[in-house]
Amino acid sequence: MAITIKDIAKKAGVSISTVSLVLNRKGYVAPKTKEKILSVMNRMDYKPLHSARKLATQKTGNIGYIIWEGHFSEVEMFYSQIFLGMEYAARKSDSYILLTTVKEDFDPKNDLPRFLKYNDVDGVALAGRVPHALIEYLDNQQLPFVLIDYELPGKSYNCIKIDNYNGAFRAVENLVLSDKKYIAFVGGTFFHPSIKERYRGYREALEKYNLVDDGYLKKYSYCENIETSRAIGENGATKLLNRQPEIDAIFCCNDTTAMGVITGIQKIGKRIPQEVAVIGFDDIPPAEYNMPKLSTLRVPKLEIGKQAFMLLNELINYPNMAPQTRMISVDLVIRESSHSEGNEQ
Amino acid sequence: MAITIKDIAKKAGVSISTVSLVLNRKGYVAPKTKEKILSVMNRMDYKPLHSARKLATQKTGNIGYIIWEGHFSEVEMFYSQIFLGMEYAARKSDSYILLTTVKEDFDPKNDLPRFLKYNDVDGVALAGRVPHALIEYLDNQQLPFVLIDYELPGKSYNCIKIDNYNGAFRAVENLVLSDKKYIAFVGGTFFHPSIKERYRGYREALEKYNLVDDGYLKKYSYCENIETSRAIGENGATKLLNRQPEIDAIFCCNDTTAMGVITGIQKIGKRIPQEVAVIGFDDIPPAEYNMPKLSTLRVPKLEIGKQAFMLLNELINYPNMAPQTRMISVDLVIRESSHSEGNEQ
DNA sequence: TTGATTTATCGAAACGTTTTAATATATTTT
DNA sequence: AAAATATATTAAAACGTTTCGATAAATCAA
Repeated sequence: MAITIKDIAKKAGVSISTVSLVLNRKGYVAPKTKEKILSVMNRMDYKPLHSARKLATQKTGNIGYIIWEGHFSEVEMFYSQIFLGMEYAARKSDSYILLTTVKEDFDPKNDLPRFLKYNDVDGVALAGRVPHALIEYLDNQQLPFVLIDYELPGKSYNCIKIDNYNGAFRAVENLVLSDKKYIAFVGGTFFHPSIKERYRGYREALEKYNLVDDGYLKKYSYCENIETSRAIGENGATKLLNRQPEIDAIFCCNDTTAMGVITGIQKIGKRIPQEVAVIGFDDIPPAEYNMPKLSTLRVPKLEIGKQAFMLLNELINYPNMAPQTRMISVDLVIRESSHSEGNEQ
Repeated sequence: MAITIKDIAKKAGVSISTVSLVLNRKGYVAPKTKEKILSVMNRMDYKPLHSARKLATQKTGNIGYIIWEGHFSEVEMFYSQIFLGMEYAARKSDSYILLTTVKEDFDPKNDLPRFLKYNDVDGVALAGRVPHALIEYLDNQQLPFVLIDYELPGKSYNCIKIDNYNGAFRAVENLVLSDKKYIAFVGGTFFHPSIKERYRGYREALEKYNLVDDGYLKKYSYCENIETSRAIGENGATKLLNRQPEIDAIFCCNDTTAMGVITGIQKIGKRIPQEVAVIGFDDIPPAEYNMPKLSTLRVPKLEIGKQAFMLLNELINYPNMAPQTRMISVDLVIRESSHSEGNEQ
């Protein structure tokens, strides 16, 4: 049987309570005693038993992380990275992240993640597009939760948002200032609010420089409502460039799409970036290894995970906090796909 | 405060023990009593408290899943899928999967995953290439563990293996039977035993049909010891095809590499599969959406996760079981990249 | 000096289960 | 009909912590 708090107490010649106080950095305990206890703990390699602590404190020490099943495995590694950020943050804290997925046709009656069903988490992070019924359920249950990169119009929930608008604006502005005249947009589904925002940033940057005339947006935008963004990119680039050969830059709704776009351009035989410049969004790992290396907006995914975790912890400790939104800003990373002398900035 | 077993006992007019027996499907309980208790539980929406159960049973109800950090986020979604398979299996059981990563330069003294440090798991699954020091540590701790898609020469640990050899053999045999004469291999690092096995399958299939003459393997193999397999693929295809234009098929060590290979071939301007056929390995999700759709060997990743979980559960319940290896077989999936009439088989 | 306050320690209850051993009743075997 | 066995229920101990309230000693204010 493993070492318990009792053993430590006996060995250190103090009561269990005192050991517990030291363990939890609470109350008054004389420096000498404290030191003694710590040294004994160390020597005996004492590991407090999770379940016993949790039983006494009535907390679980777990945080749930829920994403849509498709997001987990199909297309993006985006949400896995966010998970990793949370996990890194959790390592320093006293909790574990329980990752689970939900299906599109989620029904709270039958499909409730097990950790919700059995109250095994103190709070939940929801990333990306997620069933509204689930959000409502959590709201009703009064369980602390944060939305990551998602929002519900008209509702004020705790969220971690990405500054999609400004990122897109900056990218397109950069293209304009590099003397690009016909800047296209290739994007996926507009179900997702983030994509909408990126499109808005694209549009408003063009407006700022008076580039949009009648029909511009129709002519130079390509959107398709499917989930496999690489294919969207390849289709989009092909169709747009065949129809409007004057296009000299393409801003893409995300990196996966951008990588498809690049393939499309290459197949047509135009040079990147000299003839057509490409900028993506997200900075997923392959972006850097793509050929040419992809210019993009770096979304600090690990940081987002960390912020989500920290916000959640606050919510757990101060349940009456007013809902807050944290905006995470993004950096324009210039690589080979948009500028000949691809120097990072 | 939530409903406890006490409340159920009182309401049902029985003792706590009886309720517990029903909860755990143990001992003798009269059908009537049982039914009564179950109905009360149901009516009151009783949820047994994890920490209390775990304290009493001295188990954690958690299973750790450890992968190398690079594998998690950089290149492959392979290991995430396996995780998902474990998570699905865990849903039906009474445990949670705790996912964490370790770094290449792992040192058991400092970098021990928190759930190992604090004994918060009953068992561990290790996927892919993983620090040997970690494996040794687990072995010493007598903590049940399973290796997934990895092995240590000379050691007999519990593992879930993929039938890499036969898969590769079958793929290459299929190419031979489709009248391909010059079948190349493009692969990544040989650090990983699975890649070695795939190469062996490639070689032996060629030998079976007496295709290998002097220098064949040197001439037609391309391996590079880096981790970004897409780039390996593109480089490999380019170099091989320029040097040996007679190549009419390429078997790749995995799908990511294969997708790079396809890009490389396309840039050279050869037609797939008419001039060069391509087969990958793994069947990662993008394989199906690639253009052309990628022929590959389907590795049942969810199934692997499930098997790992189940084996682990057995090990936990019967600690003295002899180590066993479970071989998971793979299916050849023919899509567009290898045969003109891409019909699945 | 006395009384109030701060510092330090501890005993004991509480957290919600499982499990062991005891007891009681019903059924089967002799 | 007695003995043995199977069925059904329970009280109480145990699991390893945290925390409340009590107590004691040390320090401070008057």
